[in-house]
Amino acid sequence: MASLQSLRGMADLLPERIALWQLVEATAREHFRRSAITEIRTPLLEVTELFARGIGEATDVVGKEMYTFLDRGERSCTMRPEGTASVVRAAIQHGLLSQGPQRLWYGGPMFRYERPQAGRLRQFHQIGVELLGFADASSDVEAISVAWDLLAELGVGGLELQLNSLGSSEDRARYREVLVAWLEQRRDQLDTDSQARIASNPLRVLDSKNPDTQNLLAEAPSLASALSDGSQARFAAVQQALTVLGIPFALNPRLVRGLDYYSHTAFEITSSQLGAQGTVCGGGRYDGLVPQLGGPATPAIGWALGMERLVLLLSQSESSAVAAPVLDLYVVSRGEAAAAQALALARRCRQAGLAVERDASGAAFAKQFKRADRSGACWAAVIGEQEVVEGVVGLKNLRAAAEQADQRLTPEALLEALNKRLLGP
RNA sequence: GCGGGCGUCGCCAAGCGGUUAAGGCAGCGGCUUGUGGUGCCGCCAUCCGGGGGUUCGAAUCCCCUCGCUCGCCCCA
Repeated sequence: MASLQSLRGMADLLPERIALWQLVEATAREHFRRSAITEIRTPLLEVTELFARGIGEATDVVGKEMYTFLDRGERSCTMRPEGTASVVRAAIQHGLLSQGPQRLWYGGPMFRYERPQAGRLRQFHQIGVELLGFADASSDVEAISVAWDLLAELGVGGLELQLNSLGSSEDRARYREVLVAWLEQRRDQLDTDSQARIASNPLRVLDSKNPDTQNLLAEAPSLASALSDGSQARFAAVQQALTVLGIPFALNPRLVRGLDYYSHTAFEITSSQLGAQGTVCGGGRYDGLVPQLGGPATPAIGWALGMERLVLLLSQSESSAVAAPVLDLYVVSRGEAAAAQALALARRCRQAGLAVERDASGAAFAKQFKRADRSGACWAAVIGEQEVVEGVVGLKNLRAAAEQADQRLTPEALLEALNKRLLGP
């Protein structure tokens, strides 16, 4: 096979699918504007250590899924596998955190070397929000609300908000000891993955998919029972506020983030219509991350949603019919002199704000009109040899229900006529 | 990293050991020497993801490989 192909898991986004993406992006942008959340853009490439420290060596993402390489200066670089670490790094690096709380959003491609699957690619796209410097339970709810409402605004149905609390870092440390001790006593009854996690990431054992392990775990001490009074009160406040806002949720004790800097609220928004990868949006509180990356103690909460999965859901629902781009004018011409005038006319109309396509084929008029019709344009401008001689342009309504006499106008008059009809009130 | 399914024209899709590799859509040209949406005519894979093998003979059988896809793991 001589032809070149894109890399595995790296998808092209073709013109016919772009409208939906742009709709999502535009909706998100406007939604964030109204929510007083501003955009931040960070590099796709970072030093590897950022993710090793920011996500955790024990995670699959860092351990076996990163695109990491040495650059020409022998530095270990990594294509970002997620957005949070970079945003926090940028906030620390530029002193944003000393200027007060930050309400930030980002979007763009992320890279993870995984086996592609439904709703999963190696280069995939996320939109995420990070609220840095917000400690109160109400900010957890605001973050969730921004995500939930964005999805609702986009018309995604059938979503479920799953919620859990991981407690404070002290709660977690205490629980971790209890859990590890309990697991150690039953080590031989666990699946091999879970055995390995006792040391590396014990909380993740709770999330094991192995049915036998899950049966065993039914007896295990629960994280909820290990929460301090303060943590429980905080979790109750989150639930209360969600209820007040009318955002439905389901408690999911198995929703776990294994790393130490996660705390309190963890949530996911899932859909059953996505196949195996059901999570559209995931997030939680990460009060420990900023200090972990060398910044000042800063409470924070954030989330990320997967664009591919979102678009998948959107294209499944019929309500999301996206209008094709509208062309105002299609310019048809025949002959060299006419082509030159067509070019000038197209430019002039574009400068005036019209969307104009010019047929450059020089083919028979019949062909050009066929294309004009298929282009979806409302009007066709015709320039042939006679028009060149007379200094006029033919104007034809392509969408007229009844037959309508074609007009012959000067370019100025044509522009005026179109302006009146297309851009007028 | 591990399993299952699949790979014939840009898209859809016949074919199931011997065909000049159907057909539809899209595209291109024409019918109409300057006027569209319908119709009609013509063109559009010496080749069946790639490589090797079996056979007188393969797109059709076997092996390897690449890719796509679904699932596991993990995650958005």
